Amino acid sequence: MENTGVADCRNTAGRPRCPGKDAAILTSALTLLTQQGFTRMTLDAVARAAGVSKATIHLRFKTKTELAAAALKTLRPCSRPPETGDALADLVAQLADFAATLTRTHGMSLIGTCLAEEAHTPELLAHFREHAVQPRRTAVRRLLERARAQGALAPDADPDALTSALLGVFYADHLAGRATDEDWAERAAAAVLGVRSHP
Amino acid sequence: MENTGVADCRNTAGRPRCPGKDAAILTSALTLLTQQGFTRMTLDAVARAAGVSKATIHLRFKTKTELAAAALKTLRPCSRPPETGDALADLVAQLADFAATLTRTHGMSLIGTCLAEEAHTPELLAHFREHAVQPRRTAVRRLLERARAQGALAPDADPDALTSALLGVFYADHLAGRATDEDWAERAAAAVLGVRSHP
Amino acid sequence: MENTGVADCRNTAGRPRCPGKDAAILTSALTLLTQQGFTRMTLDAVARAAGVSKATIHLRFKTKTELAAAALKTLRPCSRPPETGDALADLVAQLADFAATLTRTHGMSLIGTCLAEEAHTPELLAHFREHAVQPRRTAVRRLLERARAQGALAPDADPDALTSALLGVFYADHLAGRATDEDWAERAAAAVLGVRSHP
Amino acid sequence: MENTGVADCRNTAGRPRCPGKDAAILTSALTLLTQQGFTRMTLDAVARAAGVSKATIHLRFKTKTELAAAALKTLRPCSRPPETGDALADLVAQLADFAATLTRTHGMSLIGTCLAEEAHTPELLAHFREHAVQPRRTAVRRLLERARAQGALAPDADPDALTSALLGVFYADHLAGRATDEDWAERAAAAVLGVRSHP
DNA sequence: AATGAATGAGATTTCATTCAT
DNA sequence: GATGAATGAAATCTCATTCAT
Repeated sequence: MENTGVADCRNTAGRPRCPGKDAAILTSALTLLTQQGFTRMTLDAVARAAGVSKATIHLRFKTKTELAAAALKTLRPCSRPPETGDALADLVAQLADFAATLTRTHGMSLIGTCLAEEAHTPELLAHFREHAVQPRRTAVRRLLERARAQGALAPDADPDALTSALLGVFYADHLAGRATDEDWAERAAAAVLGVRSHP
Repeated sequence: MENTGVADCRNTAGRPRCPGKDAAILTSALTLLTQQGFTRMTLDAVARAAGVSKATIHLRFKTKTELAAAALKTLRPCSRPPETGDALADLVAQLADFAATLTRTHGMSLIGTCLAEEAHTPELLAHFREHAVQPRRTAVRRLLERARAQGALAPDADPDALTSALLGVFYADHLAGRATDEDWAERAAAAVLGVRSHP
Repeated sequence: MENTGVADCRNTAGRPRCPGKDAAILTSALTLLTQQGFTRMTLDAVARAAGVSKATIHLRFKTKTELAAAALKTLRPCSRPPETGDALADLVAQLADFAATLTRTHGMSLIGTCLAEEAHTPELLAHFREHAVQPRRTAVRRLLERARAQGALAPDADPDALTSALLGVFYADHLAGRATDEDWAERAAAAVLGVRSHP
Repeated sequence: MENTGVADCRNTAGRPRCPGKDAAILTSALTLLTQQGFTRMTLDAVARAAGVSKATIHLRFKTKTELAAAALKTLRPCSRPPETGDALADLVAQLADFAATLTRTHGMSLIGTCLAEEAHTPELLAHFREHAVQPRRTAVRRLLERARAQGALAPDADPDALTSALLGVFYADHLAGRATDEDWAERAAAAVLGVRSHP
């Protein structure tokens, strides 16, 4: 039987860690980091939300910064919507998932925190990039490449640049106060990929 | 014209306010707001940078929030690069100015602050929208409309959506850690407006 | 009219410092430093004893260490008992004053603090040396030199070494749990200066 | 012989204590007590230095104070330098050993801790007195008595007072920042016992 | 108006001690 | 017995705001 991860690495000595406390702390931290930002997130609040004492947090994370960074590492890569074979349709589904996730999790707020703290705490943006931004970009880019292979995009289209354009529509719309609901994904795809997708 | 802000609500009676101080305070506040974020920006630091006492700041702005909001109102609408008549070329110039401004002023950091504080202090994002985002969008949209009139864009192109796409490339690139220097504007325009701009 | 010190250095601007607060803080700090030692002395306790808020202390002293050092600087050089012309008698009086001062002010406790903190906070011992040890030594040495000039001590007696011996008796006696009251000074002088003082 | 301490109060039933740990804990505690003082010495640091867990310490010593007291009890009485028959020469050797020991073990720092904690934890000074001060005084006094018997000291010399004077020179010199190296012992003896020792 | 003083309400971090294997 | 986990109670320092000239 193979070692399947964290749950197995139990030392025999000492009082065992109260199970679930790790998760409770990280979840609470991520929630508060999102809702309040890094500086407003207090360890008191995290402890209260997680149902542990502050010292228990410090047992796991030497500093508040470490805690925040660890919380960001728990961001799961984007769910992969089922693929239909029609790359453009799949792309729109992926964009819709992107928008729904950002909306549901108040992602723009978390992005704001990472950007605002970049000067003081660059780890935040770094982890967010690695665990949230890059996986999403990879998924989008793969679909763009597939679409190009299917002839739905010009052969010289730059998948990375188009990825920025597609995802960027959301950021720009949010910043401008424009609606990002329902058929946002379709509108974004239409605008960026143009009439070529609806011949 | 209506009274639009705290700085105007002065009594005409009594000793007049030292005139240069308003500007010094707002400039210092905007700088620190950008560099440190809202929560890290301390009134002590603003006072020091402006060469005034903390109490002098409170004389003009009842709270720290009011100060930050007022500082954001001083954001000047984007400079308008000279226009050549070639709408697409002017558009690229406008985008280049956009990127240069954001880079020079650490605008992404300020954007982060406004997004991160949205829950607690929605005024920040509101003012940023009004004074920075909308003017820029208007300039870009006007050029897109002109390009469409010149036949350089499809007649059914949606200027607002394309504006989001063009500006959004910058946000997405920054967030992904992609380069946004030199010929960023040209690459963004090429990606979003496609081969249509280089027939 | 001449400037006579601290009390005159009032800036015209700003709220004037609450008089007596400086002294209250330093007095409380010195007392607590003596009674509790440096690490046990809390700023809360100092604030309470001085009747000010903690922040008021921090306004004057950036750190706890600075406060403790400043408190030690307020140690007044030893009182100079009146001199009779009989150098040996004056010396005994000086030693009696030394013992009385140490006893009354719990000086051994304060000495302990300075010694115990030497590794972490050498300023404490440095200030204690300058403001308490050296003045006392100077007074004792001067009397020893006078006694030597009067022929009451051998011409080759080393005043500095004898100063250490005389004052050291107190330290050693305290450390050994021996009595240091009433006629301690006479006994110490007799032991160190020997029969030579009572021919 | 009577039971003299905590470390002995073990149950004979149950798993026997790991034997080397007592010594490791006490040694580490004494070192840290000396280097950091009582309040700065943390049980975490003692546990780390001793290679045991904090709980293991509490198993032997109910409180931090008990641990510190027990550590002081392990102080060994002074080494007895070989005696030559010349009591004054032996005395100088004894003083040299005293100075060397205090210097090597940072004894003044430990003395400071005991003095500083006297109000809160009088056990510390009590144990230090019993295990370090008194043995040394006894050794010195014995040599002084021998010297007196040999005619090298005045018949009415008070050995206890002279002991305080001799050892006190070290305390006073250290407190004054005077050198206590190399020939300190000879200088101290010369100052206190006078030219009589070098006829 | 302008300023320096003063403060109450935290925020992060530390630590001796107790608990559960 | 030994250990790592858990915690309550501080302690230092910070900061937006108010006060007294």
